[in-house]
Amino acid sequence: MSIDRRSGCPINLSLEVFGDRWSLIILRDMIFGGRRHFRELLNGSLEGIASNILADRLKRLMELGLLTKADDPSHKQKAIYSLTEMAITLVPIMAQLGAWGRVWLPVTEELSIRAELLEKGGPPLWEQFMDELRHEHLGAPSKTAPGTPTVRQQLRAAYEEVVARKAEAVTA
Amino acid sequence: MSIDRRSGCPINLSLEVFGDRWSLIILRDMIFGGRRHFRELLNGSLEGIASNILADRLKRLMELGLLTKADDPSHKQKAIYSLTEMAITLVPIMAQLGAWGRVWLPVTEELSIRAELLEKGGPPLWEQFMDELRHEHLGAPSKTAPGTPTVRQQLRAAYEEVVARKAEAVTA
DNA sequence: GCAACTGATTGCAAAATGCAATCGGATAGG
DNA sequence: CCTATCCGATTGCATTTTGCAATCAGTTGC
Repeated sequence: MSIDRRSGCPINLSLEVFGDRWSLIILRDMIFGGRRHFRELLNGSLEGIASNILADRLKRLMELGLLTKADDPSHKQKAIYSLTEMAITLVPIMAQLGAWGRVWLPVTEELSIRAELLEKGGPPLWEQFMDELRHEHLGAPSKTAPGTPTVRQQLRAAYEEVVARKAEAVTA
Repeated sequence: MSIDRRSGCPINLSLEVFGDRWSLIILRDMIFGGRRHFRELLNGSLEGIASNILADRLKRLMELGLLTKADDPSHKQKAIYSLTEMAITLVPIMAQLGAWGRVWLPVTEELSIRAELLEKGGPPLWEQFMDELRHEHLGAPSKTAPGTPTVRQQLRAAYEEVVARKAEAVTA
């Protein structure tokens, strides 16, 4: 279940980590959607991942060092998945991927607004977002001044604004 | 052979384009290795792609608009594959992917020196590289001042320097 | 006690992958 | 010419991966 190491090329090795159709989707939902539980990932996924694939990928991502698993104190069967630093530093890749897809592929407006915001914010915004993720997932001290909205809140607000505007356009 | 469109999310759509183990490898060899012919891609690949997979992916990448094919005037059977603007704008993604892999994965020094150079050069270097690719593949006018080494030459020189140094370390 | 929910696992069919052999046409050397 | 080599693929076939549906045993709330 570890990587093949077809070559020592960094692009190849990166591809061996998430060169499949689901690994990055799961990480996307954890990073941007804030999902931490198996069911959240299973039911919340727009793309409809199957439970066995999800289980397999979570296991694989743990073995590769991108995720850790811990018991949820509120429920003896619940597991909480956390991003590691290795996964948190994927934010710039996600941002570039989103920016590229937004230009060249048939994205929907409400789903691409977040990519747009992340692109406009550039590396400083990515850094802030990564700090928030470190706080959330690794227990690191938060560097952002209290009172300022989190990046995820900003992304969510932008998304909901588009959805509301589109709904209004329909009913108007 | 087109993409599924499981959702309109830009990250998902990008993943449907090159969320497999070979598409990005082929594009990497074309972008960084300057390969344009079937055989070059087949034999030059470090990872050892099979000919049927290569043929399949080239066809797919053409259908998706990332590559074009033209006859080679020097040989009636040879085909020259060219990158489109869509593929050329993958350079920042490749750079980020390489930078991430270099940090977190067991890369070899000689193969990661290019990623390091590309990371250090940042967006300005990426832009210069994309301009060179546009010149090479799309016939666009070259913007770089004559006499300055091309980015690919710089990458190649850095690679060969590492190889030479390592060879010396062995024989010394 | 029982229905709903937790993170998974199993069986199975379909699709993708990887390998080896091969194709018909084009070219280069003698 | 003739033959060896190279050209971009294609085919057949065994293996692996994928995706779906059903199911699991333990936990919780009522």
